[in-house]
Amino acid sequence: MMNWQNGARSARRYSCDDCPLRPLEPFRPFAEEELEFVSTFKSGELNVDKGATVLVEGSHSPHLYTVLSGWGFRYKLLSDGRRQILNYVMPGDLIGLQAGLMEEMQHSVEALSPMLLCVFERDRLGTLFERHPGLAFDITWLASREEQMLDENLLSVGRRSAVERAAYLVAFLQSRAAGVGLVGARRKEIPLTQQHVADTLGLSLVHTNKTIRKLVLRGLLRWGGGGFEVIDLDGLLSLSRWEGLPKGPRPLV
Amino acid sequence: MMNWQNGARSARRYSCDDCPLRPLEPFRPFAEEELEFVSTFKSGELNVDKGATVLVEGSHSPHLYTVLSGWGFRYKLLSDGRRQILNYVMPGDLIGLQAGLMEEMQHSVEALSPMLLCVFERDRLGTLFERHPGLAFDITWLASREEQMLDENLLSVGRRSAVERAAYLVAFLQSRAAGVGLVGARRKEIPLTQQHVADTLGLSLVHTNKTIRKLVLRGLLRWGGGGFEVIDLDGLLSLSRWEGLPKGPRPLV
DNA sequence: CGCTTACTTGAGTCTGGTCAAACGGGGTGG
DNA sequence: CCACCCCGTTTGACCAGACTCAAGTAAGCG
Repeated sequence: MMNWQNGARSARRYSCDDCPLRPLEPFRPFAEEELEFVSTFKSGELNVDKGATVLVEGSHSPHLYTVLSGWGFRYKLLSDGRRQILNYVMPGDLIGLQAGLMEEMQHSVEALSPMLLCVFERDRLGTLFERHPGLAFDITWLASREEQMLDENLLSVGRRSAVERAAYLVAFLQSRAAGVGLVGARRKEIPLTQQHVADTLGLSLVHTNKTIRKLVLRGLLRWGGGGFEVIDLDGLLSLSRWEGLPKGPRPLV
Repeated sequence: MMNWQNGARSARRYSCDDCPLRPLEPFRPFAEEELEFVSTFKSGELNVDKGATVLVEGSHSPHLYTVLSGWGFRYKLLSDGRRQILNYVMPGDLIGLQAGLMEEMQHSVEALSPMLLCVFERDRLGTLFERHPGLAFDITWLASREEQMLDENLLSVGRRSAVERAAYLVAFLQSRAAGVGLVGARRKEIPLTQQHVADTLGLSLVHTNKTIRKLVLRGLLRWGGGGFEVIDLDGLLSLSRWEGLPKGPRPLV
């Protein structure tokens, strides 16, 4: 059913100096010294295939990762197989922090596309906190941002109607993806199946299909080509009563 | 409708040396030096009445708090008034970290009982990170724990049935409260209204009532006296298919 | 060309929502 | 002391949004 750990540790292609993410608009600049430490903190790169499981619930991975490219999602399963997608991961996101701090992961992460991950050793996290308070602050900041996104997701699943929820999700993914260049002039589609949407919104597959269909009929988005494309972001925002993503620069570790 | 900021800054009653929480079983012991810093980090205590709003969405509070006693909850509102309760706060929890790190709070916090809060200045958070990496690590740890709880809540609201959800919530609150002595031999009730439960589970008030009633009939809990009392925790756990809270010591800041 | 995977659509059912009314205890003012 | 009121809880009747089952279509691939 599910592909297992399916990644190849590769020779590093990017030094942190010319990290492809760093120049992107949403990220805060880095102090020279910090950049130097991050270079040593990084222990390699990992390529994972589409569909591969990056981290597994219950495991205690020795690594943390920063996403360099590609898409993925975090999820939890109930013992009978029901799945809830908790959030999506995109370039610049830190994954596996739980495993770095506590005993074990309480969720899994799977790739939605081929992904390139920057690998860090969990053992060095202590050193990072001791020697680079600025980076430690950034990590905490990222954890707090993840919490904000979860709060909004929970509001959505708990209190928005099916159409509102779908509109929110689509607007949310579009906003995040645009910020890190995953969608833009070239590629406009966001690569999801309706099953993913259903498992994110807490709806059945069939009802999700009918709901998405309504949004398509209203001209708010297009579905096809292995994903969707947003047409009217403002329409989706107002339909979902969502304020949009907080703006302002964010850290990258 | 809603009580506004309604707290009195009081003379401090507790020095950190004899913080009433520290000796409790679930908390990690503190290094001497750290204790000393926390003492200076603390700038006072705040009493809030039951029903008072501790932090408001959209504000940029100059303070963070650690809960010393009492109950509260974090929530978000949709523009038309629908409310989603995100999580509950209990002694030992850090609140307002978002305001400490980013521009503004994205959720509100309200007291479910009189609460006593330990007040910290957000401006000193930078110093804390620079001078006390151990404490910085603890704060990150707490943020990560909050994320774990949110993940489980999201799984619950998204994928569990009404009865499973209610069972999960009740078991969750009982487990957390027992850990910090909020329920025990003396006081057994957890002070909530069914409206709170409904807004946590993403259900209507009426259906929540009928659902709770089922749990009561099965002999899993009692309702009354302004809250509920858990009777059969194991029954609730297995009904909800929940693994229970991760165990092990946790930090206190 | 035959599989498989993903998306669609329709029919019938059921969980959970809405509306409405009533109950019960605690507090308050007459 | 009692009548009244308010809040939180309880119940019933009815409705609707979402689920399940089932079947069919379309696109991609070996």
